[in-house]
Amino acid sequence: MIGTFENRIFMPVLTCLNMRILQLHCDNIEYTPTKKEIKSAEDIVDLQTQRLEELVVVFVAIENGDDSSVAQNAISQIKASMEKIGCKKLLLYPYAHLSSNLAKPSTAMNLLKEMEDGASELEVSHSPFGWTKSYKIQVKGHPLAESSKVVTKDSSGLKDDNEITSDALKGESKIRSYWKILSTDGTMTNIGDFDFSKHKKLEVLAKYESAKIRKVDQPPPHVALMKKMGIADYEPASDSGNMRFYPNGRLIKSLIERYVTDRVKEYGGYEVETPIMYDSEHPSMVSYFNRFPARQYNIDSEGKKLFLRFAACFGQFLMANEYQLSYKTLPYKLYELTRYSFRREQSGELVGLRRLRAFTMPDCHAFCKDMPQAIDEIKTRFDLSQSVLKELGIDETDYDMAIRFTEDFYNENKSSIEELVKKHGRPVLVEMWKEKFFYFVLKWEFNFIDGLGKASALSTDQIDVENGKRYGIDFVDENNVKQNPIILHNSPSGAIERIIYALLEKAAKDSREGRKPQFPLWLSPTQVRIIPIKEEFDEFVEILAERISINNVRVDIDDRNESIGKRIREAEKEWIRYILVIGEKEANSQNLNIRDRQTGDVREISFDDFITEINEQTRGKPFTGLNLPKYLSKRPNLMV
RNA sequence: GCCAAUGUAGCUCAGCCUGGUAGAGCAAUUGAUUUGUAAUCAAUAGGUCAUGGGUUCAGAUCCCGUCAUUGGCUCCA
Repeated sequence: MIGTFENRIFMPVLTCLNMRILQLHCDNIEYTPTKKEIKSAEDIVDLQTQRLEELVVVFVAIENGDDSSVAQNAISQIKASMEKIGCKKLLLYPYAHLSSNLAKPSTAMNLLKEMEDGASELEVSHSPFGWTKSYKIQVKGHPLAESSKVVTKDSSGLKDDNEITSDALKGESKIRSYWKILSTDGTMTNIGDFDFSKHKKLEVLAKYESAKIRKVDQPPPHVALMKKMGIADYEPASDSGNMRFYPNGRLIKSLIERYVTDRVKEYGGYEVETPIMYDSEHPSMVSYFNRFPARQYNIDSEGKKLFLRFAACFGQFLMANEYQLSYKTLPYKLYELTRYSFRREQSGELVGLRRLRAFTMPDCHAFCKDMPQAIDEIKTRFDLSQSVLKELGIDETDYDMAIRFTEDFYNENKSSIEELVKKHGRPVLVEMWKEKFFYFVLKWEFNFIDGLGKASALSTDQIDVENGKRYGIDFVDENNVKQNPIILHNSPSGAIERIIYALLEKAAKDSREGRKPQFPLWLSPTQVRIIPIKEEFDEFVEILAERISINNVRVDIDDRNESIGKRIREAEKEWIRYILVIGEKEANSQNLNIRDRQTGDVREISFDDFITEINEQTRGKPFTGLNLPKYLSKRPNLMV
């Protein structure tokens, strides 16, 4: 799986055997018992409406398995938080709907009584047990007014629901890692001793990762650009972090997707497609969750608790399970471009295209027979990733490399690790773990550093030594013995949205530094814009556009009734590389006068030379036609 | 998720402090103009001032809640 530093455990709500409480600090509450819900309901005399003011209301669901210690635990935690908010009146409100695994009514009533007794120093009461009640409640507005909790037998007891973490994760903060810089000659230097003067971006990355130093006070420029260029935007009717892509954005994204997929297939990955949702209670998922947490979207459907995938791993592992693998067929590589993978990232983390809740991720797993084969393979994939980024328009100076491994793995594979660093050609940031904590023994990634000093990972690969076994994937080795493969998890480009983010941030930087921002030509929504000077050239222009477009070039025509100056200005604002102004002179000539945005000059060139010049720049890249009307007069403006 | 800032026409923003007729530029529409390499001219239309409450004779403006975006924290592909 890619992205192991997601630190939230999945905790199926229905399987918790703990008291669940919802605590509200209220101005007032009014409730009226209406009718008995169960036979064993509490006997009460007073059926009048009760009204209480300035109090804490605690809705309680007592679950199967709760006992006296849980009740004591709960009440002492409630008392502690009431002291914090300075409130002395408490109403315990039995509320079965917080749980679907309720305790027997008799047990519940006893525990409720026990809680009430445990708070005798407060003004405490409870609403009748087992009755249907109507109620009206006014909750206060301060931040501590509302909290929901799960109380366990454990003495540490009470935690906010979303703070529950697995043992594995609790341990994560105790991981001992050493941050170093590994140079191309194999020397390891402490970060404090390293001379960063020639490696500014690496310094940013090192500080970002190890010391958490960041300084930014403005929105990332790509957010305005993605709207202005008609690429992508927020979709208010969806959840945060789920973007809409306009025609220009879809065209760019689709071309990048196709390019990455082509490259992975060329490398030997076989493209598959797997479901986007899985049953969290399916046996193959249960143990996985306890080890590989990510916050995810959950869906309840016909009694199943489904979740949206946060990576392509499960699908490919389950599929690999169906193969009869032999050492002779390894390494075997499965690949999927997930549209989408979902991670319910914390809302405060989401910015433009940099970090999303729904994203498109190329994910290629290689199943290898042993460590030497895995190491061999990871080198090939390293080259692939470097080359893919370069061809996408992100060159080596735009990113820096981080590599993480266990101390044991380093000692046994020093030369291979150094070889990766040499391929990168510059010093890299190292995180070395004293012991294996995650499912992998090595992970490297390329981090794009944007103009504001923000680092985000693009390409990555990992050597996974656990999931083969966990998923029961096996192959037969040379000695006819079943073994579990070592699995590599590679994304050669990282998330596609993040590539677009990187390209836009690069463009913004160019613009800031006085250069003209530009997409790589093969990704430009319009590659050539034709501007006829007068209507009388319309027919000539139509034919010219056709001649250009059959050579796999995206060409459009600005036939609007606007001045030449204005139309050129707008083409420039769309970052269109080539502009052809067509008038008398051109209509009577074999040559074209092209305005080249890269130089800003107008030059005369023959038709064939022009096509050749374009095709040379787009060679080896996928092509698709215009994704907007050919005539600008037919094109509504997108004002975002 | 926590802390903070922001939310006014399709877009960018002014007005808010000090409550009393909703404002500009760009875009759109219509008309004129037929243009030679980064903005032709004129007219018209366009707004429950994010949203829900509160205070007030009166709320875009003051107060509170909610939602969204952005920054920081935490986190990371």
